Amino acid sequence: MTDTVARDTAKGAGRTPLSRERVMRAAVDVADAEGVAAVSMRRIGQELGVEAMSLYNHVAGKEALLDAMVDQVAAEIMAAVAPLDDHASNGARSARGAGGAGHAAYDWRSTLRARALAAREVMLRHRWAPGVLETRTTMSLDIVRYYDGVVGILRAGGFSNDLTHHSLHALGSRVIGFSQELFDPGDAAGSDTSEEMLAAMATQIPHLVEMLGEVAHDDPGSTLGWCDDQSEFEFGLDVLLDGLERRRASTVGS
Amino acid sequence: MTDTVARDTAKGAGRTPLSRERVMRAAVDVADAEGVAAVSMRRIGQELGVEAMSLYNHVAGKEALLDAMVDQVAAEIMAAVAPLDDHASNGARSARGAGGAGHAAYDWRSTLRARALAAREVMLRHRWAPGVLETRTTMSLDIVRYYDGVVGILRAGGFSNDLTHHSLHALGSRVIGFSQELFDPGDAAGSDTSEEMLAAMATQIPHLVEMLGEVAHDDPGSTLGWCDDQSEFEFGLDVLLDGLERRRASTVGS
DNA sequence: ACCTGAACACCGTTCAAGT
DNA sequence: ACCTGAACACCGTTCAAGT
Repeated sequence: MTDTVARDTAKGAGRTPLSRERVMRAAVDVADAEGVAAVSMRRIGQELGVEAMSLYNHVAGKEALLDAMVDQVAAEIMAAVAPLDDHASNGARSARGAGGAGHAAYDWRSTLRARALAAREVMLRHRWAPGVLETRTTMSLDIVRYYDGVVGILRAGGFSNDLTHHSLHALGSRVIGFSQELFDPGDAAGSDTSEEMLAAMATQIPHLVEMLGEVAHDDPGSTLGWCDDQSEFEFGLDVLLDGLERRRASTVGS
Repeated sequence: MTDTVARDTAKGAGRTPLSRERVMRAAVDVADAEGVAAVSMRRIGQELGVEAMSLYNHVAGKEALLDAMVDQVAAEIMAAVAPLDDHASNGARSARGAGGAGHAAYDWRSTLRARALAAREVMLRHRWAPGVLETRTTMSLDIVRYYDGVVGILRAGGFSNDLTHHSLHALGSRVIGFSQELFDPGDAAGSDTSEEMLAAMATQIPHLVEMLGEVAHDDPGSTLGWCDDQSEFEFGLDVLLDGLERRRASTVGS
């Protein structure tokens, strides 16, 4: 499909010029469609009708390209959360300015929850992003700004800086829309949830088998891969938010 | 140091024979010392005084080798937690056998907490393990058995199977000793936490700068990289355990 | 200023050949 | 049965050469 553009090689007549922007966008598209493993310099070059070596005129190398891809996702997240709480950061200042102990009738939980869910929607469009994010040695400015907003929300909600700090660690990646799905019980059971298979595993993993059996029984329509990632994400987020609210409430005035 | 062993090439006289066990152990050692990136078939072969292709007689390929490495870590975790709660899984059965609604005076929180911290100690010896774990398509049996034990502890503590299921998702990787450290505020600030630098960043990330400033001020000895990973891990774990206990308590008898 | 071709030093893996 | 050497199809990256 890029043939018509790539036909004219060096003249630059009808050809869209290469740019950092175009390189990054092609890489994101490939990663979205086929995973990060498919992102190689040669492949991205091919996608743009150009030799791999040409990319080096616009990005310093593979690592810089991955950095740019993360920046793109971070920008999308910032754009998604911007309309949700543009008053929150100001709220933090006025609440503290009012005299220290005051925690306004500001619904930090709902604000933070909405922010996390909005970020999650962006992450779901770029499932490679969490994995790549972890490998970055230097953090995207927009990611830092995202967390700055989280701090602003917590502070506006009456959290001390110390409790805010602990809260960032406790929430971890959940506050930016994903959690490491190390364990999906569906995978544990394999795709075979037949009675015989469950019985065979019962000696090795009796508690899991019983749990799976009961949950599957209560919701028969979803015996296979029945974990609703979205609602499980929300459950975990709410458990954390509840626990943090209790700690915040027990520190007011101290 | 392997020279003396590797000198005799084909006779097998004084030479330790290659085995799946030795291959795996060499790979784990290299990963512990230099990271997973250093684990290549050629490198592991070299480590064992053998050509890379010889490894294929004992492991199916690179992916199978990574599987074996994860299995090793999982086995270490199982060994570490085995002495902590060998009565717990039985406890689950008797509590349920007693008549359904009964939740014994069984300290599930302390049991689960100790389990997570013991697993964490193993993970800290193999910092590459979490990352590799995520890339596995099929889960190690010992990992599944670990989670089976977690289910046993929760059931013994009075959790319904449904709440147990949600709890697994909520705890995520924390219950097996690590949490995705996406965000370390120390990294955000960079290694330069000088007054001038903080001032320059204050416009971009005002809330973070203020938080960092205050936390650093309260604990001046640790201005740089002052996040205590261990206690932050424990804080997050406790927030979750508290929230889950509240939910468990509110469902007894229902 | 931007793009290219050839080359270098790496990968994982296959396969026929050795012993 | 186990190990090897050469080869294949990939990587990221450098560099001199083209226009």
